[in-house]
Amino acid sequence: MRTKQRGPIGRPRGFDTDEALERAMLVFWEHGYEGASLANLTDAMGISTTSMYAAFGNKEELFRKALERYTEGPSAYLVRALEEPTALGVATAILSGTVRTTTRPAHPHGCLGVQGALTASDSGRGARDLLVAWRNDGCSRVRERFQRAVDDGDLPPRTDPGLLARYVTTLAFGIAVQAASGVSRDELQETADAALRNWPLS
Amino acid sequence: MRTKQRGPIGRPRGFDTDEALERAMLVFWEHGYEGASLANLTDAMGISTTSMYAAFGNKEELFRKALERYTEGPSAYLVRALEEPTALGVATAILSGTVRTTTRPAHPHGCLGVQGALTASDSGRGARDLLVAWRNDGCSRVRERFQRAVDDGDLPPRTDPGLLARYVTTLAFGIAVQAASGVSRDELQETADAALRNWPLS
DNA sequence: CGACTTCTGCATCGACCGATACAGAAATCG
DNA sequence: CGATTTCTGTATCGGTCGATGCAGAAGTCG
Repeated sequence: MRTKQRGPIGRPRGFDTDEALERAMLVFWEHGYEGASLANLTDAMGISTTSMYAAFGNKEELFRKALERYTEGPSAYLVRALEEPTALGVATAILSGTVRTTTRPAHPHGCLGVQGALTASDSGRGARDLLVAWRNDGCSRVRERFQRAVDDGDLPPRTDPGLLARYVTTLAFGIAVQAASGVSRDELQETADAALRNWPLS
Repeated sequence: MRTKQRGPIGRPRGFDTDEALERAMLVFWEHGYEGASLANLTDAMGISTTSMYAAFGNKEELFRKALERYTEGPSAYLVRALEEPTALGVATAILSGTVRTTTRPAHPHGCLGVQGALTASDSGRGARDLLVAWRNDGCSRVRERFQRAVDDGDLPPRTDPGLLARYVTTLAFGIAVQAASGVSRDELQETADAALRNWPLS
């Protein structure tokens, strides 16, 4: 058993990978995949293009890792919301989490998963498809959670979990667009509250 | 009074401006403002860059005119919806119009006003701000229509027209994002139907 | 130490970006 | 007709795009 901590051979990295990725995520969040140039990104990350390519591969890989970080950071409210005891609690937590994350002061407004690459040129198709999968995966998780609520008797037996999940995620994506348009946090939270007032959709 | 039709002096245009603009709109719709290159656009329009600049000014002006055409074409369901006799009819028509327009076969999926430029680099800020204003203007028109419904007694006197308008447009924008993610027309229409089942929001 | 491995800074690559200069073609004018 | 005006095709502009080559710096090895 080696007790002595040995670093890897060779010159060590002169920057913190996590912090650089965080900065890159913020740039992608604000400007989108194609709107964020390598110069923008490396400037914010505080490193050169060479170091970026050595550490992250290329722009698309950097985006992929930035999206993972976004999922586990600003968008972590989703997994927490899915653990709420009731379906209504889940829906409420998803929408309020969306509102808070998409309107946080000193952060870009909107959602990286929505505005990161809703459309793209040919060269950005990879990023666009990645976000399509990200959004659809989120909807699927919510649907599975609601299915469980139906099975557990938390939701009426005739409830369509897919429809409910589509409703909640549609609201969440719409809230993200509104936030990107500058709509205030309070107004969006009121909208989210009103949207769940007749849960589970009569 | 001149009865004889006289064309303008100089060589006449060798292409149809309206048709070229229609083609440009479709390219912007599919790829977004920054994702659509001049080469993409002029190829689809069937003209050279010189002719495009002579006829439309520059890329941003072309986008502005393409958005106007989109508003009066694919997005014309909004003004028609606002003329429905009841507030519920307005909301229903807006959402079903959004579903149909954002999932039309042989057209780009999604909404140009949403995915045209949700984010942008510095050079695309003009287009992004234009779309922000376009979306907020749409929401304002719906709010004014709902305010009229309150004044006319069509909606209960305590109804908040702004909240209702925000709810409907949030759903519409969310539907546009879902459509861009490949969600089917039928599923989105079911979502829209369910969203209005407890109108006007209890 | 010197050998080896890895990271960094600088310069630069070919491709594409939006936008133009210029000359000639195609129309209307007197 | 010739003069004038406008549009079109080609060729190209400087700038930026994402991505690399290369030499040297900065570490760990024996």
